[in-house]
This record gives sequence, C-alpha cells and structure tokens, in this order.
Amino acid sequence: MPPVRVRIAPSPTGDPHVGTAWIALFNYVFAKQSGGKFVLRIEDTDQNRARADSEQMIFDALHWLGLSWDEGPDVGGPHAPYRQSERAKIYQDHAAKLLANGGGYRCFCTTERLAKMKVQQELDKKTGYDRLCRRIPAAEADARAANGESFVVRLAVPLEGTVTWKDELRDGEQSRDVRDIDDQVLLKSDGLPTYHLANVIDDHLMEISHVIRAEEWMSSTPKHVLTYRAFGWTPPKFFHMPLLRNADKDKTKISKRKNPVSIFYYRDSGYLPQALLNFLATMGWSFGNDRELFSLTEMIEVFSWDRVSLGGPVFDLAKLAHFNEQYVHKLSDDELADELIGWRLNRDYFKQLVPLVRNRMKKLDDVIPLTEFFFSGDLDLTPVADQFKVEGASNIDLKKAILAFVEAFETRDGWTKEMLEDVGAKWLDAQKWTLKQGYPLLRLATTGRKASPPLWETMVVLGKEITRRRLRRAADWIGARK
RNA sequence: GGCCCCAUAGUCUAGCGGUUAGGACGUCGGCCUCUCACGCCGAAAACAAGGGUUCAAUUCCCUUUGGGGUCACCA
Repeated sequence: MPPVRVRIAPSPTGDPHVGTAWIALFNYVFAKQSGGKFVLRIEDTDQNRARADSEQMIFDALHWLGLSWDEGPDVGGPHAPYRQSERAKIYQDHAAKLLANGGGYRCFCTTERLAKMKVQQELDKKTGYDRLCRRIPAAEADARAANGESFVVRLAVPLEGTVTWKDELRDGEQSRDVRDIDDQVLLKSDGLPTYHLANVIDDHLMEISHVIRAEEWMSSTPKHVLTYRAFGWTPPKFFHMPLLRNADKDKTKISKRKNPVSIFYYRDSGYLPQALLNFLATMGWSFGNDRELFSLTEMIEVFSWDRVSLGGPVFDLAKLAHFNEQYVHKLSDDELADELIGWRLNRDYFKQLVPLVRNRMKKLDDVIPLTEFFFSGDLDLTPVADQFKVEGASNIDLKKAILAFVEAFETRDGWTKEMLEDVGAKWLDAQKWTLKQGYPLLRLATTGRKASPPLWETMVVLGKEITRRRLRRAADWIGARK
C-alpha cells in the first residue's frame, strides 16, 4: 500500500467557502488517521477569476478552523511549487507529451465557431465538441502552431469502448460509454491548463493516493481517468462526497445567494471553530452510538468511510447554532472571556468603531447603544418594520432594489468605502431614487436603525459577509410581508 | 433534454432481512424559577410509490416518481 497522501485544491476566486472547509475536514481526518500527508494546492489557473488576497484568506480560514496542511504554497514541501500558476511549464511539457503520443491533439477552432456549433447542437440535441480539428494531420497542426496560430490542446477520447473506474463510496463499478465523453480542452490558448489537466498532472506528480472531493466532480471523473491513461499513469482512488445544499424548497448546491457560505461569516458572527467543524462532520458522516458531539481528535480516532451517507445534506443554521451553544457552555468563564476578546471585544475592533461614533458620544457608556449592531449577527427588523418604505415602491420593488445593491457589490473587488460609495451612487441612479429615498433602506437593513454612523464606513467595519447576509435577509423579509 | 448520483420525520442522521424504526435540531406542552435563558420531563412528526425475491422487507433487485449534479479555453 502506497502512503496516504490527500489534498484539497481550492481556487482563490473569492471568500473561502464552507464547502471547501467541509471537504478539507474529511481529507484532513483521513490523512491524520492513516498517518498520511495532507496537501494544500492552490488552483489558480484561471487568470480572469483569480484574486490576489484570496489565497491568504484561504490560509486564514483553514488556520482558524485548525486544519493544518503538511505541504502547501506557504510551507513548501517535496513537490513544490504548490501554486498551479507557477507550474505552467510542467503542464505545457506534459501537454506536449500527449501531442506526441496521440493522447491529445491541437484544436484551432475559434470561440466563434464553437459558439455557432453549440447553437446548431441545441437544435440537433447533441453536445460536445464535433472533433473537427481531430482530423487535421499532425504535421499540418505542428506547422500551423509553429506559424503562430492560436490553439488549444484537447483530449483525444477513444472513439469507442467503455471507461470504468471505482468510486470508493459507491457500490459496484462506475462505467461510461466513451461516446458520452467530450474531447475536453486540456491546455487553454493562453498556455495555461484547465482544471482537468492540471489536476491530473498534479495529483500524479504529488503522489496523491486518494482524491476526496465533492460530487460535482463525479461527472468529469471519466475524463480524468482517460487522461491518466493517456499518460500511462494509474489513477488514484476516488471518493465523491455528496454536495452541501441550501435549505427550504430550493435544495440546490449551497450558494451565497441562499446561504452564508463564507467561512468568515461564521467566524465573524460568533461561531467557534470547533463547533463549526463538529457540525460539518455530522453532515454526511456519523460518529456512531447516537453521538454527535465530538472533537476533531475523537473523529480521527473513529473515522471510517462506511459511515458516510450519500444524500446531500441541507446546511441547517439552526442546528449549527445548537452545536455552538453546546461549545460555548462547555468553556470556563476564563476561556469564554478570552474567546469574546479574540472575537470582537478587542482593541483592534474598537479602534475601527471609535472614529465612527466618537462625535455621537457624550459619555463613555454611550458606546454600547451606539455600536450594538456591530456586535450582533442577524438583526430583528420588526421594530423598524414600518420604516422600510419608499414612495411608489411595493414590497417586491424594495426587495429587488436591495438585492440589486448586493449583486452590484458582488461583482466588485475589495471592500472599501470608495467601492461602496460608487456602487451606491450607481444603484440610486438605476433605482431612480433620491439619496434620501434609497439610503435609509440600506441603513435599516444593515443596522436595524434609522440613524447610524455613515453607511459605507459601517458596512466596511461590519465586513462583506455580515453585510451581505443582513441585506439579503432584509430583502427576503420585506418581500415576504403583506 | 442527454449522461450520472441520491432517496428514513421540516432538517441532520442510526438502521446493514425479523426493531414498539433509535438519537439530535427545530416545533409544541410541562417541571424548575423573582424574569429570561440553561437544565429536566413529555408530545406530535419518517421508511416516496408500485412490482418482484424471500417464511419475512425500511433493509436485496427492477420500474416509476422526486431531488441533485454535470454537459465552458470556470474550478
């Protein structure tokens, strides 16, 4: 048996996701239990979506949870670099091998042609690349590439036969008719690999023994298996965990439109990392003996794959709150005091608040009522219910307007006063509202009050996650009222 | 829509042929109590449907239904 080596491979495209934490937990636990290694690899091959501060946020979030990695971009390791953007040469060399052995081929199709093809396929009810470039003789393709023509490298999927593999969490063998598999793009025209190529190469080179990932990857597994074969490699073992899902009627995979998904939301609204981890562990896995409160260490002791259940668990905030309550109560007074200080009752946080409220204070004790909403999570909006109104706008209009503001800042980088100010101004224009009509709505939703420190500064201090959550919650609440 | 995965209360789950179908969250009652919370006690609440297999199916098989994923030069 080769040593156990597992990994998580998040892409730095935004706030660290609870789904990442959840998958990380199972990888971590399995690695620790088997005396293996847990690797963190950053999948940043999408230049359009990668965000600079995002990688550090992943580190911070995982550290906060106490899930540490043995190898990674920050700690190094025998298979460095662990950042895919720094491994471009490796992928290109490997793509060249595929070109040489017929496992892959160059495709010169333009995005326009591909788009046209897709439109036609809609009518014909077909999918996948039509393999036009697969018929180009290798010598001609080489010449065109040498000539500077832009191309991608595609996987040459066998024309007939069946691919089979084992999913360790499911009975029997998985198999797929190759005719249902697309000639996946492996190397993009910018010379960087797609997920599929980078993933296979890295997992192989980094000697990953068990790929533990979410079910959304299950349908691309045959492509991966084929890619391993094209290189002449043996695929690792695959474990596809179910997907975390939204609550209510909408049981789609968990998303920020429906649920707070940033790990930082949970940290900032006062959840303890051990409680979050414990809660996450009970999603799709059970400890046994009707026990559901346990530590990471205890989980590592008893963990086994046969206690994984495959139904997609709904992420239930009420139950998370219960777990957290249990953990809070377990702390001694000293420990709880320290937790509170570490959370927001500390100098750093107060230093952000003081400039916002100092002119509104007469005595020191005014600080508490003035800043209360900086310390609370979800707000009770009923006391200000009748304040949520704009002349001529229905409840649905108000809901849409608030959501429009959220969508607008969602597309922007950073979280600064300037950005919010800009988004706000454009939003007012779009709503055709005056300042006095529009902004009170946002203020009410984010602070639960008619009066507060300046809106943008308040949002900045509150943080993006809590702001988003409050706005969305307010929008839903308004939209649902009579 | 094609392909694939999944299916025990509203939610998370136990169960791996014979159980009064267990636990937890939430909900509702009650006790405790100066209030509230905690805590304690109790209640309502589930095997999606139809066929098989079997002496016996929640459990095994098939079909249907339902839910989900995926069909990008995003991961």
